[in-house]
Amino acid sequence: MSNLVSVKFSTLSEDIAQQLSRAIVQGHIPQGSKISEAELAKQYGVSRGPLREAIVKLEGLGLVTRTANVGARVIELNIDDMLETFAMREALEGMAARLASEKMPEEEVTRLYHLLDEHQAYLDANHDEHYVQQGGNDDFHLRIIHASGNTKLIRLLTEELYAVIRMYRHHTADQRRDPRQALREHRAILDAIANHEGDLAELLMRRHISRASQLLKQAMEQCLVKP
Amino acid sequence: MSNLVSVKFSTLSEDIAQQLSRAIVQGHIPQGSKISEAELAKQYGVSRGPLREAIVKLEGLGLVTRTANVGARVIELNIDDMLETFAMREALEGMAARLASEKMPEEEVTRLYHLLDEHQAYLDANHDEHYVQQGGNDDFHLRIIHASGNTKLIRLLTEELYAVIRMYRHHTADQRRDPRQALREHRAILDAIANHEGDLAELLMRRHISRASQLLKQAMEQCLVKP
DNA sequence: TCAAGTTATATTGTCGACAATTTTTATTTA
DNA sequence: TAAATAAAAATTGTCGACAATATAACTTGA
Repeated sequence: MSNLVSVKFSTLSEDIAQQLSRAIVQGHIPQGSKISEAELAKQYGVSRGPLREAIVKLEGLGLVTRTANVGARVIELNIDDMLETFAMREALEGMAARLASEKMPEEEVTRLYHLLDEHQAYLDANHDEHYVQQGGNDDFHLRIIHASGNTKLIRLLTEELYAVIRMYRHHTADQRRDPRQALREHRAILDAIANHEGDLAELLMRRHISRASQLLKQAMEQCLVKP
Repeated sequence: MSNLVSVKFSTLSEDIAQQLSRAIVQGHIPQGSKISEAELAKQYGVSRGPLREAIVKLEGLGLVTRTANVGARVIELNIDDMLETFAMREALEGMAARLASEKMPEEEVTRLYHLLDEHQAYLDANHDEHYVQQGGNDDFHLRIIHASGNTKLIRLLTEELYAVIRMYRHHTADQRRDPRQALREHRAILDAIANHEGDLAELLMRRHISRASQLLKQAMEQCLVKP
């Protein structure tokens, strides 16, 4: 069962880490399941060395937990951890919005308004259907994060936090959110950024994420009825 | 040249990672220097396997940068990166202070007031000398971070960010800060937490860190005159 | 003398095998 | 039968050796 296209990285370890990350985020490797080094090594056709390096990286990304002499397990999603992650996201993306208000160039602001217009058109055409996961809702947030210009902040949010955030989304299918409400909030945030109102942009972004967190919490409470 | 006490962890890799981390933060391994796997392996008396794992972990902590087929280098401290790190710290510790306002138990508030009293007494007795690095100024911040109750936030701040923050302090000896001013700010923050004023606690903590950032920036500008 | 190309050296990446530890299975005993 | 103990199997941790790549040293030609 070869896993999708194996985009050749310069080193096996990076390649494996990338593939494993996707497999976990998309649920191909289920939550809480054990990561067997021997098994995965055979499956990916590599030795245990690079595989172990990949696992150590995944541990750094917070996708697996490792205990000495026992091995690695995929993290288990639960509401409390999700709320913790979103609290961090609220703080960090709020800061990103503030910084973006100072640094985002005019052209990018214009492009983002266009992006929101496209979202609007999509909703009008598809009877308020959610946009497709990838590149839709996320895109707006990622663009603002990048506009912050803070490379460490960008790395942490896009490479670490968003991995587990996407994982939550994948595992609670529909987050039952009103897309038009989200779009309105996006527009308000962008307005604040366009006007260089850092305080307001941060406030609005934090509220926006806080609301998303509450909605995701409700969705999880309904979805994950404990067996 | 064996490096301090080698506290035996359950696995060599963890042990080495810990020792390397300390060596880098304390400057025993200088900034920008290359990490030679063979050399370090011989020095610590282990094989290259566990050492590589340790290096991968350090990369995750942001203490070294790795490039494929070339190796790892200790990060180089500069003002821009420091400002980026402190911007993240501002956002995250601000959130920690807010959460602490809701969750910190009464007894811990009392203990923290005692801690500040001790700091005050220390300053009175030692003619405004800075407290010793370890456990002094940091302690207050760490206690608030822990009081947030957000385990992910705690891990990120204490294990990742504070590693490089301590590195900055180590490499710019004296940060030329008025300790009494810092103490006053600490007290104001604690007051807000004691009164469960989350908004205020966050605001004060962010200002406090922002000021520290500015001062450290000035110190670095004087210290690091480019050759 | 300098530049480009070539060889040699050193360093990292990968592999398979062995040691140490944990988990499972089997056995014994109350 | 159940708990405790002991043996066996499986899994992780560690090691040394080889392959692939990058860096250094050297040669050659203009």
